[in-house]
Amino acid sequence: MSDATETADLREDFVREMVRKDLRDGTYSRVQTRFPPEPNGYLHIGHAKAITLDFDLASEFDGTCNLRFDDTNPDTEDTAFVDGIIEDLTWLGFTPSGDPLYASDYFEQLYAWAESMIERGLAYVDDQDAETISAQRGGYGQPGIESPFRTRSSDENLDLFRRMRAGEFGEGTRVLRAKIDMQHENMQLRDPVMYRIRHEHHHRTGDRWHIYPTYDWAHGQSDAIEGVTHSLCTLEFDSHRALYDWYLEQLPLPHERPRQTEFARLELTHTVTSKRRLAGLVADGVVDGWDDPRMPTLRGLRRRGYPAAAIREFCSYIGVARTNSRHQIELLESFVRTHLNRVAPRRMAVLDPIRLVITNWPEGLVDHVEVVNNPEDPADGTRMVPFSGELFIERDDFMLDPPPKYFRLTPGREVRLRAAYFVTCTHADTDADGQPITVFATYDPATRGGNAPDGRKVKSTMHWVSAAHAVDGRAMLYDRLFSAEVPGDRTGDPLDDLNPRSRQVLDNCRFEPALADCPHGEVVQFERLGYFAHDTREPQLFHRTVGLRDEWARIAGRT
RNA sequence: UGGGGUGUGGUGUAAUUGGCAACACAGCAGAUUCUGGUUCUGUUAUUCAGGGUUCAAGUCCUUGCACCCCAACCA
Repeated sequence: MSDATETADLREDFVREMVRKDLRDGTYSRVQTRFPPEPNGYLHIGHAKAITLDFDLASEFDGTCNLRFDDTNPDTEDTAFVDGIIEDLTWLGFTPSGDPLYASDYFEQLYAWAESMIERGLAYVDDQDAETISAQRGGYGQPGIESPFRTRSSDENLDLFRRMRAGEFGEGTRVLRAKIDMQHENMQLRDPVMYRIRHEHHHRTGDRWHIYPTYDWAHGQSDAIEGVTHSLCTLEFDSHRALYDWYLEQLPLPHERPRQTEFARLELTHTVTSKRRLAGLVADGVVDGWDDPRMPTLRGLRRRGYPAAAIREFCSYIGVARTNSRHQIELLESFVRTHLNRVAPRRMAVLDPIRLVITNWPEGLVDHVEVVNNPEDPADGTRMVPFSGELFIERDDFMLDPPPKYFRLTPGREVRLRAAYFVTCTHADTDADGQPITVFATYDPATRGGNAPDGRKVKSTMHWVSAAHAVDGRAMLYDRLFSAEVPGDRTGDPLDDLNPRSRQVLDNCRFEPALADCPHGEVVQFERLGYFAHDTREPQLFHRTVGLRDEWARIAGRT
């Protein structure tokens, strides 16, 4: 479509370059990727980057991408998360090749391979506890110590391992370890644990198993079983790659050996993207839930009104590299604005109302003015909006004593009420503190529709609603959940950087009548205010997705 | 402390692989506008540091520095 899209398609990141080379030199004859979430939480914006990479890469090379739940740890996993992840992935707009797959479906194969490792003297049962094993692993630059159980016979190992499976031993009493090299400079290769004992209920295999494979023992093999060629993961797994390869080299694989490639995870300013931290925010009641509009989860962003397409465009735009970096949340927001500007219908809503009385308006008259739905999309047509002598306007659209460059309503000044009439402010009633309560103005009947026949101009056009026809409702204005660009940068704890005003609730909003028919979940633009998403449940509750660029706020902020 | 990874405007990402450092966001200035929105135009600002090879270095060599990851029976 546009030049930008074409350049984006031509852009070569290091992953695509690698895949192209693999195909050219015959290392692989096809491309298969996978997205492998652990079902212990919901998907967030960081996952969206990985998802976009995995799925786009596959489709660009006519390959496939499957969804695999990495459910090797029964402690924290749950089917609710499985369903939620599928739902979020679907919403984002990606369809896995085939049904969802589960690492737990490979437990039997993994077990058989483990026995074969034992038989070949490549794995042993260690009776030591976690602390001891950790201490013996040594440190960076420090030698490791071999476990006294490292030299057990295959027969004894096999017997013990089978009894571990049968559930004869308590949690933490024994593990199965790979016998590699306790002096290896890469800590991951100092006899890593392959199996641990857990008498925990697993969300899919129930109580059948008492031992569970670790990530390292399960992941590469799962890739291999499924026929994955390019296994993409984030940078922190870099040092695991040697182990990934080592395990695969020891086993008879049904397909060509997959290869792991790491890329930098997505970090955003003012945002945390760690399932642990997000789960903490939910558990501590800092937010209302995983779908709180302030959450960077896919369901939070959806409820907030972020279009899936904008998230996808953002993810492919930022590309993939190996540099640890933190993108400004403003960039994401600009994608959201650009998208919404094209598609969001415009509506008039007064969030903080003040009464405007037109003193020369004919008693009891109700006019209906025609308003354009979206100036960016003429096909969206127009609508009729009722206008009368008693209106609501935005409180900060009027000032008794305005600063320089204030273009809005003030005594003596004429402004345009959008698509209706020019009005000139005469005066205002104030309370004991001098705060305006009601604003009075006169209108010019000749300006109906919003233009003066004599060609005179006004500096400002304002939105309004007719008091008698307005629909009451609420709006929630969101600001960053964390005020610091890097939450936790100062103290180590992101909670120290929580923004106490991340949500502002406005209970006294007045909406134009058309908003009564707004479908739940739909995003509209409240003219001059921003984009707002109609809540999925509560009628007439609108969440501010993102504000408009606001030059007046910048000007006012400087003084 | 050993190993691995990464350094390009304020931020992030590119640079035909040794050939004029560009794109977006943010900023600033102006124009247009029935949204202080949109759109348009202009503009500010960049190769971590030192040394070397070369007609030519962001790219190659070398020395240093900074940051990130790894010593879970998490993923």
